Amino acid sequence: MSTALSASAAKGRTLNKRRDRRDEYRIGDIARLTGLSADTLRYYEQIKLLPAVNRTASGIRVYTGKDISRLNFIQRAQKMNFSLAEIGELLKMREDPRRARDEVRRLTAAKLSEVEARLNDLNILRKELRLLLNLCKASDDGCPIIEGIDRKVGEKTRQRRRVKAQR
Amino acid sequence: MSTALSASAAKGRTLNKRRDRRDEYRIGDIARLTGLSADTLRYYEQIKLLPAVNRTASGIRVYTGKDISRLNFIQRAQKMNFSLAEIGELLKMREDPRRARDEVRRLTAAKLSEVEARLNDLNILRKELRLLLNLCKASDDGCPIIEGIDRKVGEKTRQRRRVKAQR
DNA sequence: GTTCACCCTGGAGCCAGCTCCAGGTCAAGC
DNA sequence: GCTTGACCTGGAGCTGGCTCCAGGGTGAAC
Repeated sequence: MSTALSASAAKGRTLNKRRDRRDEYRIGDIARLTGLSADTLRYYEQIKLLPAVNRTASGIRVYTGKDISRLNFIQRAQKMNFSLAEIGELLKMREDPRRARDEVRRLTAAKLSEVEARLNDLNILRKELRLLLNLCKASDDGCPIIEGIDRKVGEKTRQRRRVKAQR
Repeated sequence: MSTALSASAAKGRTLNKRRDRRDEYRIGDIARLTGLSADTLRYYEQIKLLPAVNRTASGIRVYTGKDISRLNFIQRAQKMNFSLAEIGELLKMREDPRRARDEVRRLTAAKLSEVEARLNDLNILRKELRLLLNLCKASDDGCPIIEGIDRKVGEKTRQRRRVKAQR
């Protein structure tokens, strides 16, 4: 990552002028612009997440601004926990949003409930971990954390629980 | 899963009396008791998560209550987001908790911050997904969700945002 | 005409945590 | 003695999302 950055800094925008002006980029340029590796870009094409990228006569991939826009979309959707398969769906819909609204909404709503379920689990988990850590600070024999996992966090430990506000 | 349940219901506790009274179980019994598959149990042994299980003269695994206790520990720790590798560590410490307290605490604290970081991400994500869905209900052309992902949720959509309380 | 960075392909490998399979053994009941 | 079901082993396969590699082509600069 820092390698990628310093490489691009050192060699500068070798996005050569011709390609640069014509809104044409080679895979290395795109890698630098998006932070994705060239391997990943070829992989995305291979799994059809990107439509077949244009090629020069000699077979070198030539990306355009449109591809960059798709890639940015992919990266954002990925941050939103969409899988590549789901992103594929979203990209198709992106080509024709009007027709696809309900479907997009469904996907998004499903993703939202997934996220909420996960949040729920993690909140419970956090509470348990905090409890265990607090017990640990207060106890001076045995290991309340191990015991806590053994007996499912507060089954017997409960009465000693008023120990350090639980933040 | 329902198969496993109905199978155990149908054939009953064929945990035969001998083994039953002696606190000895075969792999199928343990599978029924823990909900783990026999394959998984063998796998845990193979990766040394369980110490080598006792065998009959003919090579059949014979589990004891101690193994069940370990497996319960594993399942609980797994629910607490510990990886099998981490659980391996915890199990070692469980054998000698006094000596291991600091290490256990370290592991737990690390796990807690992992969980908190993840919670943070997911909270942001939830906010964005909710915003997108609300926009979607309010708009009647285009697809605000797609556009939202395109422009990183609320970069331009912000002024139309007073749309249905955001719960 | 050689060097060099960059690009190409197909295919293997990696991570975790299983899951499945073929081919064989064991033990209890009829 | 035969059937049946549970068990054994080693090893392959799966999911998702890459990552790496060998072996070879391209094209601009010196």
